[in-house]
Amino acid sequence: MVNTLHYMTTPRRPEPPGGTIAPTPADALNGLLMVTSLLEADQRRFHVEHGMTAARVHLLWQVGLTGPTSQRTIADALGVTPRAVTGLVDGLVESGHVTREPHPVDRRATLVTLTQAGADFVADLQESHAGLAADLFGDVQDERLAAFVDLLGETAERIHRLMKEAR
Amino acid sequence: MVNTLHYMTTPRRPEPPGGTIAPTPADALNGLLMVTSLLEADQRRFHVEHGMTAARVHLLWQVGLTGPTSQRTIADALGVTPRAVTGLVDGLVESGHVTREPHPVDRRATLVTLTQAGADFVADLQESHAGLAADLFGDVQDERLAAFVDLLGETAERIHRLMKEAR
DNA sequence: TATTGTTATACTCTATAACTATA
DNA sequence: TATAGTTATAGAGTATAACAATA
Repeated sequence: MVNTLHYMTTPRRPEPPGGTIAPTPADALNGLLMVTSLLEADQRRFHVEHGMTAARVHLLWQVGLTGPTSQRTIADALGVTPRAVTGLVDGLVESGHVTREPHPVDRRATLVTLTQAGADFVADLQESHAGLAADLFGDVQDERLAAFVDLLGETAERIHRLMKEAR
Repeated sequence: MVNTLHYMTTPRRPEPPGGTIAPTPADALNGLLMVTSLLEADQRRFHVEHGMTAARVHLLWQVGLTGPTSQRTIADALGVTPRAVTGLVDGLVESGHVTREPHPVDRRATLVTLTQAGADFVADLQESHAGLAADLFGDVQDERLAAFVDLLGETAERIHRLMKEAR
């Protein structure tokens, strides 16, 4: 059975007096969870600063990727119920980040559409995402970075496989 | 300014016909976010299966680490208000995972204490955490794993520094 | 005075179920 | 019949503010 908890980070063992010790699998998972936890904390700070919530930013990001989108499609993309999308869109309409436009051919549907403010916000988001990547990994040697990305990719595949087996 | 969003994972660029291309900093951040996202999905599934919520499991994990603990201390450890802890403990008392015991010297305080069921749950948690680490990284070569852990550690330090500078 | 934990109140996100308007 | 989006209702987590008991 697969499972993890991001706060399950346990302290790194101390370095022994004479040199380093080989890291264990637990050290790797803990390192991953530690970085994750820090990224999450930073993300929360960003949301508070911008008077936003994670769910609303997620929706804006999605609509930024796909363009004007029906609420049903957004619900599927975000993995929540259509009812939840109604609430998120209500909030974002009120804050001026999106509008509800009529669907050109299906009169049941509405197309959630970014306003200029919404588009500006998404652009800021994309820019700072790129900036963070550069800050964190911009001066890491090509070979080290390649090895890192490779192992991350393998890890993602393993998690995928474990989750499939558990199902 | 630092910020990230876990769903901000963008698709990996396709491999060129003749060999591989060097990964960019964005690839590294996206890989990290992809793994994080998968770990989170797995975590949600675990919680649902066990009729638990993330916040309550976090509290149990914390009390498992520190032993019987006052709600005030738990609030600080979890980064929430004392009021929020009252609600979490209420739920965990009802589900039989913890009890509220009187503090031996401070009659204002209560000590949140694991029941046998609570202790069993935490033990399961620790076990599956170790199992996941083994599943994901158990057969990765020592040198690869060491390089991975090193870069994760450096990344954590960088995020720390960036967050400090932003404050 | 300060601290611990509570009640009171409110907001966000989420879910299920029933309903309306369309397809 | 099926689908898009809504209203109705409910539960979890979080927060601030006011309050009681205790330090």
